[in-house]
Amino acid sequence: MSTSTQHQFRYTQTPSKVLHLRNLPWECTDDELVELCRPFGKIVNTKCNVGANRNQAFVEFADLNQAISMVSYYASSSEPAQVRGKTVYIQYSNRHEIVNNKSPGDVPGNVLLVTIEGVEAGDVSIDVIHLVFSAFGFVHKIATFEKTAGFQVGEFVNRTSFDVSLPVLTLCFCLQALIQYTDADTAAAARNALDGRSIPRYLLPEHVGACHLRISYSAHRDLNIKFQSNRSRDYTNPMLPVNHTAIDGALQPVVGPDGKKIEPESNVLLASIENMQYAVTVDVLHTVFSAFGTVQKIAIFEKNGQTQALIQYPDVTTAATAKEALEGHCIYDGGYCKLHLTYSRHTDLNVKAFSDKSRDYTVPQVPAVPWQNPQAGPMYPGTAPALQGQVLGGQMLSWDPAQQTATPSYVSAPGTYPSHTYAAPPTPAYPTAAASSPIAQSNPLVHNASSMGITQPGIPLNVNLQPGGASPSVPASSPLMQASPIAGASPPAHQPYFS
DNA sequence: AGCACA
Repeated sequence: MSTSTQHQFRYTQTPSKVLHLRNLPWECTDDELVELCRPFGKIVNTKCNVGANRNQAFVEFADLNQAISMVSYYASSSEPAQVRGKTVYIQYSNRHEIVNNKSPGDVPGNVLLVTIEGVEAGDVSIDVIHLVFSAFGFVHKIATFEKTAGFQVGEFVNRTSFDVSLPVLTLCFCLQALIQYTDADTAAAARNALDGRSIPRYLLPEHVGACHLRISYSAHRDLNIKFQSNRSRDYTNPMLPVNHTAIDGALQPVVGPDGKKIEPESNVLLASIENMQYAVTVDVLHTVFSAFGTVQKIAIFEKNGQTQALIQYPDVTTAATAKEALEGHCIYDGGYCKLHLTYSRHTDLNVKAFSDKSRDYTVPQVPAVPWQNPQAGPMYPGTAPALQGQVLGGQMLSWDPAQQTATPSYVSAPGTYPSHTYAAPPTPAYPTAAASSPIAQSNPLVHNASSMGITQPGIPLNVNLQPGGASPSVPASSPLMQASPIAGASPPAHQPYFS
C-alpha cells in the first residue's frame, strides 16, 4: 500500500461539522457555497478562496449531522455536487471549526456600526441618520456616541446599554452610530449602498464639511435603548420614556434663571484660540497655563477651522483660577492668539503622551538623554534637531536648528519639570533681561498673570524670555519677529525649560 | 482535486 493511498484516508476518517470543498471554480463566492450546502442544514460560517488556486473552501454547519447528511448524500449520489457546472469534491475537514481572519466588523449582522468622520454629536442629528438609513428598511433602533479617532479601534462591544454618558475624549471628533435593522440582509444592503459615501450636504449644518460614512457590522444583535433622546432612539417602542435632559442638553446649553449659560465647572479647560497668526504649540500652552498650577495634559485640535485646546489641571480650583486670569487675553501682543476659555465636559483626557498635538505630563516622557537629569523628564534633547523640528511642527521654518546647540542654556532647572513647582525660580540669571524685555512689557498675559496676584514664583512667560527677547537666528523679515514674543523667542526658549 | 488562520 502506497503512502498516497494512506493519505487518502487521512482526511476522511472523522466526521466534522466543517466540510472541506475542493475543485471549486476560481474565486467561488460565499453565496455559491451557501446555495450548495444550505439544503443539508444551517450554515454558521464559511471560508472560501482558500489555497493557492483559491478554489477550495470550508463550510461549517451548525450541527454535525447536517454535515454528515451532505457527505452521505453526495457519496451515494449519481449527480456530483456542482458549482457553476464544475464538480465539487466534499469531505470532512480535519478541523472542527472555521476560524477565519475576518475582523469582527466584517462578520455580517443586523446591526451596523457607522462611523461619521469629522463630525461630533451636535453636527448630525439622529433624525438625519434615521432618514438616511431608513431608505433600506425599517430602522429599529439607533444609538450614537462620540468617539476618539485613534483612541480605540472598533466599538465598545462590552457596552450593553446606551444613553449613559461615557467620558471619552473626542480629540479628533467623529460620531458613531449603531443602526439596528430587522435582519442582516437589510443591514448589508445599507452597508453596500452607503459605505464610503457621504451624507448629503443639505441635511447637514452649513459649517460641517464632507463627512464620510464608514460602515462595518456590529457584534450587537439587539441594542438596549433606555430613553428616546438626542443620542438614542427605539422606533419599535414609542412608549419609551423621553430623556428631555439629554435632548435639551445637547441642542442648547443649560440656561440658568438669569438666562445666562450655566457651565458646569471642570478641571479641564477648553481654550479656543482666535486670530491665531502665530503657531501655538503644546509647549506654548504649557508655559502659559502652568502659571496657575500643574498642567497634567494638553491636547490641541482643530474644530470648524479654529484651533482649540484642552488643558487639564488636577482640580477644578486651579482650572477656575486659570480661566479667570486668562479669559479674553492674548498669548501674543497685538491681539494675536486670543484665548477664550470655557470648562470642558471632559474630566480626564486620554491623549498621546508625546505627540505634535498632545502631551500627557503624568506619564514618563521619552527616554532621557544621558547628560540630562532623568527626573526632569527631558522632552527636548537640545542636541536633536530632528526632534525639535518634529515638535515644532515645521512651523518655525525660518529658524535654523543648528542655532539650537549654539544657544546658551540660560537656566538649568532640573526637577522643575514635570512637578511644576517652580520652587526655585530659574530666572535669577536674567531677571533684568526678562523684566526689561519689550515682550514682558507688552504681553497681556504677563501683566495679567502678575496683576492677578498669582504667587507662584517664576511665571513661565518670564522664564521663557531671553535677553533681547528674540532669537538672532530668526531673520528680521520674519513676521514672527514683529510682535510675537514667544514665537520669536521660542525655539531656543524651550531649552531653558527642559534641558 | 487533498485543509486556512496565528
